[in-house]
Amino acid sequence: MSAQVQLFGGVVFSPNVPNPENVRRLDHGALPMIAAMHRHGIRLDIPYIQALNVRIVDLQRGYESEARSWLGRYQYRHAKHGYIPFNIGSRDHLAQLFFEELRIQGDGVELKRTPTGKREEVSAEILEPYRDRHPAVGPVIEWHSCEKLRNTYTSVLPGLVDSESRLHTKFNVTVASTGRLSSSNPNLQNIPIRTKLGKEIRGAFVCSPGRVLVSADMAQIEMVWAAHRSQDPVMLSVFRNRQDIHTRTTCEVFGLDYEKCADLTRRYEAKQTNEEESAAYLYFKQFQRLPCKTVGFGVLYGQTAEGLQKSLASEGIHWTLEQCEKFITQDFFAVYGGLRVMLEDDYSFARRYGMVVDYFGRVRLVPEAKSNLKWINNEGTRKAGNHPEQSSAQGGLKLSMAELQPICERMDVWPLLQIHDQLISDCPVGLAQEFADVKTWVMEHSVPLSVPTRASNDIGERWMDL
DNA sequence: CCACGTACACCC
DNA sequence: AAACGGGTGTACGTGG
Repeated sequence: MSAQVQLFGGVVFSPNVPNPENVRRLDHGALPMIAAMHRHGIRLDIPYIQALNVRIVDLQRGYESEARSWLGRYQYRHAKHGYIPFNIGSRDHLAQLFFEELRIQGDGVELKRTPTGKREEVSAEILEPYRDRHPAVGPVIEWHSCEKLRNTYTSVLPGLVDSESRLHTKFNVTVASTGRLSSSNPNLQNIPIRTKLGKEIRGAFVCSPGRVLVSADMAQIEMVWAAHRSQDPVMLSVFRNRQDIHTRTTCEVFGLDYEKCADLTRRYEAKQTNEEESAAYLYFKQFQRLPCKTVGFGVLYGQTAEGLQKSLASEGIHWTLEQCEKFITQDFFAVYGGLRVMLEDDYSFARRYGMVVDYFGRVRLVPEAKSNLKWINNEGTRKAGNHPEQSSAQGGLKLSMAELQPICERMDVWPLLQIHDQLISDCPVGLAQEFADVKTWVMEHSVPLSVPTRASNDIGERWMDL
């Protein structure tokens, strides 16, 4: 049995064993800040988001007329109602148009069916490779991407604000089985960031007059927890030396020198590399670091060779199933042998007991892991493999929230959002730097682990700038 | 008209 | 109860 651990507030407990008292204390400790987040709400710049909405509508008009200009008098053949007008928003219509009428897939190509097998899949991911096969494909993809941003964000959020233009999301504390918070009405944990246009939506979330937004987020927190729980020597060394874990993985796998790679990366990003060095860097980044990063990201989710192949394909790297299989089992886990042992231990614990436990003692039931049907069993072990890291990471942030709330009250800081590894607050301008430093310090020191946990902070007037 | 299942897309 | 863990919300299509 492992030794006892003392937490920030003087609480002592034994890690990794079921401990409902500890979980209750953790969950309840975060409630005052959650309540404050609900009360304050985040301010929305209404004219800004309305202008963005108009821009998106205009873009969509362009995409739709462009698409239709290539489709002649095409109409959808409905099983009951005969020919009806083509609806660019209907997946059924798109499937019939592209794969039955235009046959953009060519001959002898196996198309992927939806899970229920009703029709062919027409997601952006599926359609993407067919951009060159018909001029309507591109505009349709773009139209749908705009449709998502408009329907979910730019046209909806302005209608949900209070008299002071503030949005009060609801943080649900009993929904996620890992103990994470979830956010609804509206969900402010899924505001776009990945695409250029999507990220502009974050520009609509602003500080209050005379104040600024302060954000702090944990670096690679689930990997840090994996390092702590597994005691894998390479992982420990990565975080103790403040290295980038994906770059380190790459160096271990391909036999490169870490400092040279880190230096090359720094100089490339500062535009200080010559042509030859730039080419070397881009090769390193695309063909060596990217696969390592993808595996590193997927491994805690129980990613299979098929999953890796699909992820890499979306990045333009086409590997065979055998290559993916070998990369995970031999290359990656040759570096992180201790991580493999930890995951296998978690799997066998789940198979034996039908449950899994995080660092703080939060239990998740995974009865599927006791099944004799292989694919059901795999479902269970995947959940079991991910739970300790996700749940422990979440628990650590809840401790930070408990510690920070009294500080926020003393400094007149308004907590606004929690996004799993990140806290955003609204802070008086004069206190911003001091508060940002305190916030970061608390997040880094809430839980004593074998490796330092790193948090970084940002100060800005708009969420987009954080 | 409404409730629901489905497919899809956004986040960490 | 598929193939990558955890979430929320939307439009479409169908059936009561």
